[in-house]
Amino acid sequence: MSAPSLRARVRSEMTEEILAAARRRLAADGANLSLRGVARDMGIVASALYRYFPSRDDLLTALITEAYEALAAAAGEADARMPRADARGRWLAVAHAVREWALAHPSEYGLLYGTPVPGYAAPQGTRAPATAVVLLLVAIAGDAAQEHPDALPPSTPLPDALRADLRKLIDQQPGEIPEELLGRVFAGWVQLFGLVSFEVFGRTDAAIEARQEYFDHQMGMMADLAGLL
Amino acid sequence: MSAPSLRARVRSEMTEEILAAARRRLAADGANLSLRGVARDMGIVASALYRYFPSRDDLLTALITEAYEALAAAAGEADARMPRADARGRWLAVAHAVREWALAHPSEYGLLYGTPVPGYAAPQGTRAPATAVVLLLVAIAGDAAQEHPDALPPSTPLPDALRADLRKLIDQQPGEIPEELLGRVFAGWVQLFGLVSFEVFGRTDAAIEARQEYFDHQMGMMADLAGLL
DNA sequence: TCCGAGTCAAGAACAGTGTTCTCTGAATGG
DNA sequence: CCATTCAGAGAACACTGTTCTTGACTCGGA
Repeated sequence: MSAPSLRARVRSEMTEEILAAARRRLAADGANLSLRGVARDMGIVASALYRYFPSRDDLLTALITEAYEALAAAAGEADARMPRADARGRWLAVAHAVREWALAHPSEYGLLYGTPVPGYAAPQGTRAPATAVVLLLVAIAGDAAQEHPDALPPSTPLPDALRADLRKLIDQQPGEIPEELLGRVFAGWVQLFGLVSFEVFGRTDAAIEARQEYFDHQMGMMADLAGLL
Repeated sequence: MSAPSLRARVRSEMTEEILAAARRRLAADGANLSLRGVARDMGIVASALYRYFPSRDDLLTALITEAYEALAAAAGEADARMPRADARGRWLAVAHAVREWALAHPSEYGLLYGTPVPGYAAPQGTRAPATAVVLLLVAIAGDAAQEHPDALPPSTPLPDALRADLRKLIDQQPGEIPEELLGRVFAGWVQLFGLVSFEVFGRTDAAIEARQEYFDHQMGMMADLAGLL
């Protein structure tokens, strides 16, 4: 493998700089970042960007991929910081990490979980990191169930199709989890992103101000539901 | 009160036509509808629209208000179709109505519950219909609690601030509801819009295909949680 | 009946956008 | 050393929201 030529190196550096500028502009202007804007920020003419990204959508795709990875990393690190046996603590830590990352990067979060941008279809590459958080929640619940198998709450049976689909999803990851828990973990996942979306997108009523206190209470409730002690 | 002049009548008709065209274009093109596009659709020049709406944002506001009202109406009618004593049936009917309206009007739903449009702040007028659905859920749970006061599930106490805020919200509406239920109904509300958002925005993993079956199961679970029999 | 006032649509214009194409200058590699 | 490659500049095109001017039309009152 030959050493990367100077041209190749400066090219990858430039790509990195463009992404950084785009991220800054995304934070400032929201989802409608303009190519010309980021070009202006770097003292470059807009058409020059096309040497690095074939279109605005491809730039967005790169940002989305980065954002998925950053979110997954934040969740994973929060989980790793807790003792493995403390399932409830891990669950809440992951929830906190997701919430805090979303509040710190609202535009990126909007790209990931908000209205899809019109002409844009998520390419295959973004799919894997998108499932990281739910897989993490499943793993935590699985660990808890293994530790306290008697704490399993009674559960209405899952519809067959849902069970099959959830199995298909979690089979991407090693680890055992009782099927009775799947629907409950799924509910916790939905609750997590539902709460965060309401908060980030400002769609709760004015009377219900978004506060971490509520978030903790609701996620704790879902932890109970999922049988985490 | 004088009869509306011909000019006033044709003006309101024109306003209605513009909104209709904008709705069609919204359904076709997603959230980035263009004034010039709707103008083109009606054989009109773009600047003429400014006689009726002072800016694109005001047109969007009108669409958003309409959409909130349509969603609230769909939910309310679904509730009214069920016998008042069948709390669980009403709960599921409302959830179904919200889901089906959202799937039938994905762009409008995105306007209401997706990424907020960048420069846009929801005016006061849109706030009231936005709370209609959660008030409906609260009312249903309140009716159930009144009918079967013994069915109240045990509940961890709400944080004070959350309880105060939820009280403030539901005090806009008559009816009694035990405070232990508030957090659970809130969770059901979050679950409802979280599920619908995942489904409409296509953010569930490819392995978990969105199906009504899942939706029913999850919302039934939340109904159990909220003590609806 | 007529006429000033008010209203409407059209059209041009401006600033901004994504994208494509052409051109120049510089780095690259044989 | 020289031909090839490639990064950036600049012009151009089609599109957007918005503003302003201009001419035609309708309305209410004298």
